[in-house]
Amino acid sequence: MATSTVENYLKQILLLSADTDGLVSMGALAAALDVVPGTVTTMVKALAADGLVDHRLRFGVQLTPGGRRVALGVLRRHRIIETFLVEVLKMDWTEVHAEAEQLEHAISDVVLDRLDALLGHPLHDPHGDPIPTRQGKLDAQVYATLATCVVAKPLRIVRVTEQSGEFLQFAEANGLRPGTRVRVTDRNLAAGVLTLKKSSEQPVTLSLAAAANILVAPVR
Amino acid sequence: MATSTVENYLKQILLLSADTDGLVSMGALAAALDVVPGTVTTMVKALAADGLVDHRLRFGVQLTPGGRRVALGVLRRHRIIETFLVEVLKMDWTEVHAEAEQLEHAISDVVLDRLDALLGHPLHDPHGDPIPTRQGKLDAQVYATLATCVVAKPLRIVRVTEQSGEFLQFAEANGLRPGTRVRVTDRNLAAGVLTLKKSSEQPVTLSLAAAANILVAPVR
DNA sequence: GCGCTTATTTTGATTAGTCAAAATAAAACA
DNA sequence: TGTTTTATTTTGACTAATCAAAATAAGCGC
Repeated sequence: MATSTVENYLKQILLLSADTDGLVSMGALAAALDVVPGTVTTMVKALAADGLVDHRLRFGVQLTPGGRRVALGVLRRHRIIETFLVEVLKMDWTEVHAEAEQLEHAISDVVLDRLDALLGHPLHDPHGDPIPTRQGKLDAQVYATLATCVVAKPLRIVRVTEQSGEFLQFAEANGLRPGTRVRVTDRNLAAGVLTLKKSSEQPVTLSLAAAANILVAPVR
Repeated sequence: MATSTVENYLKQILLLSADTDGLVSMGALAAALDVVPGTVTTMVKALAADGLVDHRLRFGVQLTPGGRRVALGVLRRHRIIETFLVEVLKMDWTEVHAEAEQLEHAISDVVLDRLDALLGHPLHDPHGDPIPTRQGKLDAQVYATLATCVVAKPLRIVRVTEQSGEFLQFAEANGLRPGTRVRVTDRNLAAGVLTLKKSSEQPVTLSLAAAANILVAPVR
């Protein structure tokens, strides 16, 4: 059985490889896990010896099919737990990430399946992140972000990536949660800011960097 | 913050000191934690250095007020989680102990309080074990056991100590759960067995050793 | 009270995970 | 291309938790 440290490494490699589309650098992994790079090198070697990752010395790391299976399991646990905390225990969607981070390593498959059933087999967690299936399938649908979408068209927020408390509290304070309808009224690449409007409320201005964390879909 | 190993040592010292009424021996602790005695000695010294226990060299160990506070917190988490697993997730009371053993170290106070409220602030877990209050008060009521109670009088099972799956499954198979009404029809000290009857069902025979794990109260 | 049994403690090693700091390789610059 | 910057790896050390096996202390028997 993988230790929770191993689970965290694998989960983080999975999450980071979604961005970089391939190899994950030691530096990125070290930053994400909040350890020094030397620690990551050591650990990644051990993971490679266990057949969980593929280590290209000096270039980066990527999951093997086995490692990916473990990582998807952790992600599934994390996201189902977050959904439970919000839907059943009525916790705030901005604060459940840290809780799930702990519980994801302690919950058994039996309990997880019960939670999943209690929640009606949800497809997304409260941030809009897709929940891997028990079989390890992860919805890979690509969305536009508020930084890249078309201007003026009505949109629906489908997902808020970036789990930091500060960012989520900012999003919540401005009503930018999954499901919200918005419209980008103005976008200025040079200034790096954009303005958007929720139906009949005052406009919100945010940086492109922040906007890139908010995924949107055209309103059907 | 105490590691989960430390939490387990303290919890186990608390549970064992209920039996021995005072000092807990290294051997008993080693057996309960499934480690060799030398490990316990080493660990207990560290706990003593942290002010969590009082170590009488060569005699035994007992909790300090600080250690007791930590241990009661763990016990509270454990028992609320067990109650949740049975009451909300509808799991079997015979299988929740091992689950709670993991989750008790991962759950935060915020989540625990939500669970407690959801469950209506229960006073006992599914085995009848009392749940410590948030303030660290533990109901210390003493009950008779099936091995020590009066014969023939109608009784109610209030608690099943002993958390092993085998024992609990035996109890469940014979309908001996908290709340069940029973009457000891015959007890033979020499043979070490006793017979009891649930209202209008066939009699059950069990050893005195087994019977000592089932606590009863007179029917009001 | 002397030896035997049993519990406890000590000692020396091991594993997982980590850091600090030195060494090395790759990339970027000029 | 040669030098500097940056990322990665290596090395040596440390902490928490554990075990095996040797040393020691208590308690018990007679």
